Amino acid sequence: MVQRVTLSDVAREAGVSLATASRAINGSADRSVRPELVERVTEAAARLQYTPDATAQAMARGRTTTLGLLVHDIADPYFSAIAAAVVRTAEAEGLQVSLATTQNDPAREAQLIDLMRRQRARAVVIAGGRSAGERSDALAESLAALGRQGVGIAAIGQPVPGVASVAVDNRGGAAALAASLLDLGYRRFAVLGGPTDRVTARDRREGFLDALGDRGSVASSVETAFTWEGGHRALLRLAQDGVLADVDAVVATNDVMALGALAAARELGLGVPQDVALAGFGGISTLRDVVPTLTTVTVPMDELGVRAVRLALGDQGDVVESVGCDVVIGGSTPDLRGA
Amino acid sequence: MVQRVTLSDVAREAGVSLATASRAINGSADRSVRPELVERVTEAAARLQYTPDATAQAMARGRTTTLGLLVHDIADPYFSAIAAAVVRTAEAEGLQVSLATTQNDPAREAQLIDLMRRQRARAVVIAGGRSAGERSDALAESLAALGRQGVGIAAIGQPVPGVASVAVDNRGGAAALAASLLDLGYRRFAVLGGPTDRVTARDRREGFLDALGDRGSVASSVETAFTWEGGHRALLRLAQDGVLADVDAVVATNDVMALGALAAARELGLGVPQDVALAGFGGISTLRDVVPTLTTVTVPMDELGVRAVRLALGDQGDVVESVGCDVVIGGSTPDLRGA
DNA sequence: CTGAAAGCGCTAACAC
DNA sequence: GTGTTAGCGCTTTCAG
Repeated sequence: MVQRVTLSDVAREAGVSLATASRAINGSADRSVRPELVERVTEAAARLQYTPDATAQAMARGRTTTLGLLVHDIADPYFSAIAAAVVRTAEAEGLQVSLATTQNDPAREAQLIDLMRRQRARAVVIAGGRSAGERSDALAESLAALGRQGVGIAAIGQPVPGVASVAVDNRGGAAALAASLLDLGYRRFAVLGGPTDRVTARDRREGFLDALGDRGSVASSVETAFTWEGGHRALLRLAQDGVLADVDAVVATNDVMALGALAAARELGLGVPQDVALAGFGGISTLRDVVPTLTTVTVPMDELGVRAVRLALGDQGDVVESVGCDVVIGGSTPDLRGA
Repeated sequence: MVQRVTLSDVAREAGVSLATASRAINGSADRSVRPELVERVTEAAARLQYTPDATAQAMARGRTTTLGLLVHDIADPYFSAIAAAVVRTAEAEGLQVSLATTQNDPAREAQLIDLMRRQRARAVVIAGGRSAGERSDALAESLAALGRQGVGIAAIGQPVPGVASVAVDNRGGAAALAASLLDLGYRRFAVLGGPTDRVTARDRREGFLDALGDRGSVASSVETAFTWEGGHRALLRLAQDGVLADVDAVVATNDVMALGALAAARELGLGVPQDVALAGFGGISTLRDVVPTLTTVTVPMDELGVRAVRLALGDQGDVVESVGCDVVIGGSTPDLRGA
């Protein structure tokens, strides 16, 4: 039933040696094969429905054509957008993508890195932020072991020490958002800051606050879960504390939090933007269908994926590329100056 | 620099034979090893930071621990939800997921199946609908070759001939939707039917129409692209043709089309549901943030993924499991009977 | 319970 | 240009 056809079968069928068959089929670099023989081998292969065994090739060549991709959660639109870019780019390089999800668990992350090492992945791309004070010794060690093996590694989102990274300019984006909102006439803000220990959230929060300077003020900056529910709860709390009445705009450190806040505002009978303006961060594509359109800072997910693959496949070194973000003003933060 | 540690190194370090080291580390089924030696080997492995080479194991054992997953587009929320379930389930079975995207190209699909065969994948899950009249000879042949090799295969969405499948009951769901809308008092419908040759779209359209019977009528059933733009354009056209005024509700054969239609209605200054009611199909999670909440038929993406993996890993046979869909009534189709 | 040795399917020196 | 052959790192009979 499981009658595998091997290269020797093809060689025999074509009446050539194993080596010739191998060269004919994959076109080895140095040695070349007479066209006539190539044809004979190709035909024999087709006749027998031969498929090269990638595991055997990997073994003989000492390297695979697998690129490992680690994300927190592939169902998250941020990661799935990145994954799409990674898959596309990897395929263009003739690589297969081995996908694993870390569930935002640092221990698991290290474990999966080890798994990639076992698989002899050609390169590995790690997406997704980590916590600031996180004990990442295990991760660092796994990464080091991986790198020592000659595996290309790239991190997406926030730089990982010692690893080529393509970082999102969260600070810059947040600063640009602050500037835009100030320009539109907003002065008093509430910030849904996300988890305090999360680098991405922190950068966005601080970037916003710093850029505000003395041109604006922050009535409240609350710690929240980095989720829809986090944003939802936070807004309810702000309303309950009476802070909301005193605020021009609520700024969330990511889009899904902003959407949660939007839902909460609606539940409270508050209009967005009439009663409170709202901005997010991330630029996930599904925002398209939300009304009012959400003011946000777009992160170029596609570019992150593409560049990470290139980085992982290139000369390693401790590069940190940075990609910029763009402010997109939507209906959720109308121009106050006209009023 | 790339000094790989092999099992022989470990064996030497532990002072045992290669065979014993192998048995000690992976705990081979039949033969067992004296605990003391196991410990010595384990320690040696740890000391040398030994990692088994998965490609070599695959080669020696004749099988990999890879599960191939084929989707049209991993950035699509439908597929990313399925992928999340597949990855989770596969990991629980100790399998790695090799992800590839077909870009909705049948030729590419066959090609990727061949690739999975080369990779000696243990099992393959194919998600995503195909066209009805599609020349799928290449696909069928590739699948057959794969199956002959003993690789478990499962298809998600619509059954593939000769392949274990977990199908979505699109007809039933559409019929249930029709019944619900009729109950709510809707009578005249416009259907955004999707591409006529696409099985999924066709089943939903026909299921809806059949269930309507003589209790309702269809003013218009238009062919559209299965995308946001498709829904958008279709609604504009309906409005232009004056059909919309004559219709109680617009029913789209998938959610993103419904969202496109929603956007188009807004552009035309039409209120949903005041001026026209709207329903979709699919139940993608990002609908949560759309106002009004969209009436839709939810497809259990997670269950699809989980069951497909089980199917692919189980006894093959020509099984077709079917998963049901649930109608969820939202604000986009209010109860007309009160009015 | 342990070891020696024969492969798994392919590539890459190395000869001819 | 083509063929021979020695591995790649591991598992697994088969002897002991």
